[in-house]
Amino acid sequence: MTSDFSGLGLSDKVTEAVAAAGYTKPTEIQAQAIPHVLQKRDIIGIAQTGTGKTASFVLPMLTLLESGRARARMPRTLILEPTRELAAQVHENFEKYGKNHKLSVALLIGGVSFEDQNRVLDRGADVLIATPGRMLDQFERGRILLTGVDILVIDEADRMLDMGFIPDIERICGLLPARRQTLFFSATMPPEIQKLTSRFLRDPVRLEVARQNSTAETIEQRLVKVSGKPDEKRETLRRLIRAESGLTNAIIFCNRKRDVATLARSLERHGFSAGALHGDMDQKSRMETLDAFKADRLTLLVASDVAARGLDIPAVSHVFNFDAPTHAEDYVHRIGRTGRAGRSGVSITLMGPSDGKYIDAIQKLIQRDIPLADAGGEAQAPAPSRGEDGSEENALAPRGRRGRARRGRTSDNETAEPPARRAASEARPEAEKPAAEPRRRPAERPAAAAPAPEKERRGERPRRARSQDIDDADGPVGFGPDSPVPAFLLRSSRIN
DNA sequence: AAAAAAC
Repeated sequence: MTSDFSGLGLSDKVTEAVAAAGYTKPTEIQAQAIPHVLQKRDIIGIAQTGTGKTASFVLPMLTLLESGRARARMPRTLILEPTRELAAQVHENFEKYGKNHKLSVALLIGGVSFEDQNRVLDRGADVLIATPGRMLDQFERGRILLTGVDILVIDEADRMLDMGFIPDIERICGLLPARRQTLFFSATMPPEIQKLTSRFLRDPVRLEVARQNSTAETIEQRLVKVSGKPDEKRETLRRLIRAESGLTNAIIFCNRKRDVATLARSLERHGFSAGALHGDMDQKSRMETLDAFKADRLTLLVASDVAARGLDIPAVSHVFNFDAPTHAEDYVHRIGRTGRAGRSGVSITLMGPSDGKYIDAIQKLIQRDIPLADAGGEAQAPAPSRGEDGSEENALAPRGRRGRARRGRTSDNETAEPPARRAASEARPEAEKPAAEPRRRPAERPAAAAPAPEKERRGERPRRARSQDIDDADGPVGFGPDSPVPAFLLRSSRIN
């Protein structure tokens, strides 16, 4: 396999931007896909997020875009993403690796004003990155012509399917020239998706990099039994958070938006640095919360499955499933927010009295048993199988344990280490109801959850740091999902 | 049973 970017046929401008970003070695999907994309072949890429998938299409597209230029309202490439945050993330990739290009990139997503989008479109956008709804809306308003699109990217196709976007995708494909290049990415290939590829791709090259539904070797997984009572569940969660010595930050998934909001408020009341992220929040709050979490101004991100897939937050130490996911694949996606880029990560799933069947399905899917731990976080025994998951017993007894030893480092072939993380304890976003005043953090907070002063935090993460030091020693390897916070997400300065 | 996405 190609061992560095210079052999892939990318242009000098792109290669330089990649080098400037500190990457030397392509990931597997990049090495496989880039030459084919440059040869204008259609691609079916079966790859999970976190494999460096985004760069595998962004880099060759930038190279191909160097010939020709944009005309008003006639984009030359179109990238479709299932969520707004993912679209914003791809946008940031174009800005980062297209810094030597004079390309105009338009981000067409819902929940934000039309004005900025219109201005970019009128000026002439080379690249359109969009969620389907807003793109079609803009099309119907006559703001864009799709007859000039010669590269189409359909990203996260299986998720588009889950979200009911396939009719939109079909419609959009019908609006594009038949003679075009199509790059199609999906983490899985269910029959409906397979069917779609045979309809919309021509003689595609099929690439597959990661085994489907595999959970990263770098993630230590645990189950903790809890009662079904919400307040007891929250109490258990707090204890688990406090017991984790290696916790630098965490994403906590709930199954329902309502519970996301409730839990975030509850954690806050208990003095934790927590924010909420779900799809009923206005887009500004979503961006601000995500931004704060990425920048370490927020330690705990309580989220719905809007954050389960694809979101690229480089250094998440823990994922908690406050609710066991009812779809086994969602488990894989959720815990995939940690253990990224060769780092280690911990995932802890709370198992309520009626969650046994979901846990069974998850264990079957990932083909391993998830060890049972007590409420303090210590591993005990294999998970019980369906039907015998009593809920009450000692799971709720306080134990005040420290976290257990972490797994050793794992090999890394993906990404460079991001800049040092900052610890800060300042205002957090009041995600849901804009308050008049920024809220100040209480001075004292539970040690494990509060972002501690820089020194303490560094001391807290020796294993993670060690693994990264080794990686850094040979220079950054690979090229992956580590992108800084998108400019788009940084636009809002004030946190209400 | 729920989440996501256009106004």
